[in-house]
Amino acid sequence: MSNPTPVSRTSESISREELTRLRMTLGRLGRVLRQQNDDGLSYALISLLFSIGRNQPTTAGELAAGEGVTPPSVTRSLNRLLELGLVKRERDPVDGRASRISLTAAGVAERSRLLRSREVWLSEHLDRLTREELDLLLVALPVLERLCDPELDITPGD
Amino acid sequence: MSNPTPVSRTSESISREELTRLRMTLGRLGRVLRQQNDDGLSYALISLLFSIGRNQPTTAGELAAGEGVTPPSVTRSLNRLLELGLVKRERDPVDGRASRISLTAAGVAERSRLLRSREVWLSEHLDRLTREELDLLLVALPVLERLCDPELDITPGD
DNA sequence: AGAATTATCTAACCATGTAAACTACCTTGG
DNA sequence: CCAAGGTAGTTTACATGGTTAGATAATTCT
Repeated sequence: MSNPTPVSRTSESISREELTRLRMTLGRLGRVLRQQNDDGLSYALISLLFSIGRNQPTTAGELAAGEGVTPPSVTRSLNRLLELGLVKRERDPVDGRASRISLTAAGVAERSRLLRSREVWLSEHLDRLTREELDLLLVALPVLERLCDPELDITPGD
Repeated sequence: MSNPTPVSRTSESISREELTRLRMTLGRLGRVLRQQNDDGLSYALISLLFSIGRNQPTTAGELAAGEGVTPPSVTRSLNRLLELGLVKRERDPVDGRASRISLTAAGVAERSRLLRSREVWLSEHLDRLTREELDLLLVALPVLERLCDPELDITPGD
């Protein structure tokens, strides 16, 4: 190796300082996003609701894998959504252990309502960026997605 | 098409779907980063340790503002770092209410150790990206930083 | 049938955010 | 100069949402 502070293979193009900034920024941004609370539902619940909406009917296990968390975590959140009448859980007719989870009508309504209000929040902050900055974000989006793709061995969850 | 689903001012260039993906991705990436635990210290403690290192000597209030959390949260984390002998707290000679917080020698050592090990973790995952993807990330980094800059009114913390 | 596996839930724990109330100190106006 | 009010920080009590370990029930395998 010929570089002054090589951190690893591809890191010829990324400095130690940039690495640190990346960590800190992504960590903090995540916290800000998870904590800003448009409405009644917390981030975890909203994320789960959307996940169900995208994959319904689905199972607790699939949701856990999709969210990148452990099943007990999903179970609890699911119970909350159940109590709120936003989702329904039915026994799988084929496999008696599993359950089929899907949105209720109220859940569908809540989903679109949230979609709108969440967008409002994010949009407001994206509004502070210039058009160029926004484009940079969009281009980087797939990379960010890849970075946190559970299929890429990142999560110890599975 | 010009813009089928405009969400707000600058959003001519960002679709509703991209907005959602951005939210979800940043939220999840944040969680992954905050939970991966190279070592003994949690994300919050590491972040605080670095913050102190950057600004020392500093005060609890400044740290809270900097971290974008409330003072009680800082107090507790600070106590942990105190117990671990990584930081020290001295009464401010001028203002008896405030305290001056700074790293101990052990704190400084821990800081550089962490810097290295954290980098290793992130680097490993960045290694899965191509050189081009990495460059996209780097270019987008300042934008992400701006997005979560507390000076930009995002945090309700102040 | 009996054993192993699988899907899920329960229970207990931990970390870390919050708001509200309290303490101690500083500052200032009568 | 001292009482009133503001400010820094802590304590307390609570909520959320992650974890692991262990229980339960249904399925699958031999």
